Amino acid sequence: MIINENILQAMGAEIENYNISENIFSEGDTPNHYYQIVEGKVKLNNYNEEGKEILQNILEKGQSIGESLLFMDKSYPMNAVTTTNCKILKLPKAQFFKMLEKYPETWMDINRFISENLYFKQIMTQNMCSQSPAVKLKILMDYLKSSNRVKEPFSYQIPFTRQQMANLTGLCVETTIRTLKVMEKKNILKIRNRKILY
DNA sequence: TCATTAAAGTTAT
DNA sequence: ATAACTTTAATGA
Repeated sequence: MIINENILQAMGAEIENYNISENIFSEGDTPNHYYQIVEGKVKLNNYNEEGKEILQNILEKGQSIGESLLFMDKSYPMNAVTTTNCKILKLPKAQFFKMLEKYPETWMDINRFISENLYFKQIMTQNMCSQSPAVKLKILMDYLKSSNRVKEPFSYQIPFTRQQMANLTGLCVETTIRTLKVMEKKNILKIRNRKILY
């Protein structure tokens, strides 16, 4: 987890329950809280002019949501939507900054997580500029696997649906499916009852 | 080559 | 049962 939950609660954070598909915040909202997921998953997204979903990231238990905006005077550039039922710790912005002063280790925690996200963004930006679907999917999978301790080939199960992988890489689902099958033939990955092993 | 559209099969709720 | 996801195929840029 990013920040110790006891510290958050000591600073006045409250647990809020969300149902699946609820908006935690929307594009254009003003950031007023620090959010940390206790239970469940949350996606960050946008919609392009055709209404196609652009997935920015998928966050899970222990991770924070939109924390970098608290350090800026800007509104949220994306939506945060639950993809499961969630319990989320919510700490008012002013309390968040008091916490950073009072508990220096939380500064490092936040820095680590923001850096991690920046790294992911850099990988994905490089990805956008790559033309080949196979390369795009490989770069995404390499990143996902790199944050996992298991390193053996075909031992890591991609935790995303094909739809989600498509929306993260800007490909359409059909291309994603076709490309994954070609990659399986080339022995880059394995598919076991629809699960992708990399 | 890949996106789009359509249609149908499969899985999860 | 219904919605979400997966797959295949045809067509067009």
